[in-house]
Amino acid sequence: MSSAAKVIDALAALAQEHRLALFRLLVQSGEAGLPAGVIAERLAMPASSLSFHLAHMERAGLIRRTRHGRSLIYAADYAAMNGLIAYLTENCCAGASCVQPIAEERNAA
Amino acid sequence: MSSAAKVIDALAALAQEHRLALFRLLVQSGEAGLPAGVIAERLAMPASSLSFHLAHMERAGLIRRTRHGRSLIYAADYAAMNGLIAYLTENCCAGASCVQPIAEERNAA
DNA sequence: TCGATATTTCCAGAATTATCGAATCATAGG
DNA sequence: CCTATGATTCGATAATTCTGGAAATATCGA
Repeated sequence: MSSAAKVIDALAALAQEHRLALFRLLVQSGEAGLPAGVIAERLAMPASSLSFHLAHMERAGLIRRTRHGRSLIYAADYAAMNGLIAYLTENCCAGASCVQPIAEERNAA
Repeated sequence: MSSAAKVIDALAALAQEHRLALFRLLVQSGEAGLPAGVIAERLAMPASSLSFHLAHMERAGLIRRTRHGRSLIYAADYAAMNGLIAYLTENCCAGASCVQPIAEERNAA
């Protein structure tokens, strides 16, 4: 994930209303993921539009797909998101002022 | 930062080659920030193009500007980036698989 | 007040991205 | 082999974003 180009792809993939909602939905769905049809229903979106966004996110490396019979199952790639957050933490923060609050978050949880 | 719309604005602001470089430059420059002219020179970019990107990032809340004589000084808003990372950590990760590595990062540092 | 400097705003054109119906592809089951 | 189902790809259009020169704005110093 370290290269800036990949980071930009990931950021761009998430920087869209439908795709951010899509990713959050997949995160909630866990490793098992969800078939495209169910996602389309949950997000109330035409199949072809959803397919466009799914392809976009897969290209960016944020989600993975597997086939299960006629269904294509999509699942969040947690490692990719982890890498993105690591990049932002390491390259776009100023030490204490940015890393600390996350540490507090962990203690609070 | 919590609202999804604001998060999308911040992600979109960072999801662009020149703006990501710009933000990283400002992060490195610390609280003191940098005048627009210096940024334009460092990023080798026409003044009007840079101005477009600076405005974009300021609208997204990621940078702040202050005037100093004829110069407009831009500086990274660390709290905003912190909020963005917090949102991603809380909403786009699956507990252990995403939060843990960041914890390791802290221990290693 | 005048001229120089720092930067933005305006504008038009180029490039990219999003939308979604219709056509197509892949698989399952009879 | 045929049909139904789940999903993608195609294609055309609409909308948004990026680019950079020229003009306008703000400030400083003499």
